[in-house]
Amino acid sequence: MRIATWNVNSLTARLPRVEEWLGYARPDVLCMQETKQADAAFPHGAFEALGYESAHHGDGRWNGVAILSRVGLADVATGLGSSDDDEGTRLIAADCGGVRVLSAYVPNGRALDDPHYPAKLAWLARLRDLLDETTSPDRPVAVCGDFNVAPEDRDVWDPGEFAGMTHVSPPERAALAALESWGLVDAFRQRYPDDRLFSWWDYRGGSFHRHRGMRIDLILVTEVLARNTTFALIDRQARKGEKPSDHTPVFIDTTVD
DNA sequence: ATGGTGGCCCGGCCA
Repeated sequence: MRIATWNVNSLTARLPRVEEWLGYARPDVLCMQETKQADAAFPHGAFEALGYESAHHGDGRWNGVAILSRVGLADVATGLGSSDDDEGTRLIAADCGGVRVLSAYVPNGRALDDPHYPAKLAWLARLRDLLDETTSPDRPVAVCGDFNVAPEDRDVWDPGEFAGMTHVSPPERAALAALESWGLVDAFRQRYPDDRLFSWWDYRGGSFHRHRGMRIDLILVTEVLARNTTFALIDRQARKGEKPSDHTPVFIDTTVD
């Protein structure tokens, strides 16, 4: 089972690239973030034509998350399940081929002294609570998405340039580690302990070609999936060419016992 | 230190 995640930075702008990628990568499940669409605008038909069921949670201009699946799509749930954090359309979950799949778009945080920064930490803490309330680390669970946190210094091109900035601060990394301590493994990092590969590059300043990126798009899986993971890839190809997203897809191949 | 680019939608906001 191939499970993928991709922050598409507007599905309206990116649909041709997403269709192209589905055509050659053929994931069984694709989690998308930042569709920037309302539910009524989501192109279910375009994905159905490629063999995918789809579920979307978005309210228009900002954020928006989706799950595509060609191995079943059931028990869809949206939001964090708490009144203060449901706004923002940043989470959707579904059962796909025996796996509880979550597509998450973690708040950016903006800056360490911005009110959005503690909100980001709270969002991550709330996500862990949601896992506790809705599933178990003994089951096949894949939490996929744009976490807006680089887990370690090797996940950024130059840690020195990030001093005092978001995505690398100790509280953010601690919040991510607390989420993982629920019973999740960073599937790409487990398979490639030493690789310094990135999933996002700023559009500005030729960052992609200068290898100035970060690995912030993650697939976090429970042990029953981690032990069966046979392959993991960050597909840099999708960051090239015409009208790319600033993120590129990440996927793993695993099986459900 | 600033601004660089791209998406929203058409003046800033957000990343």
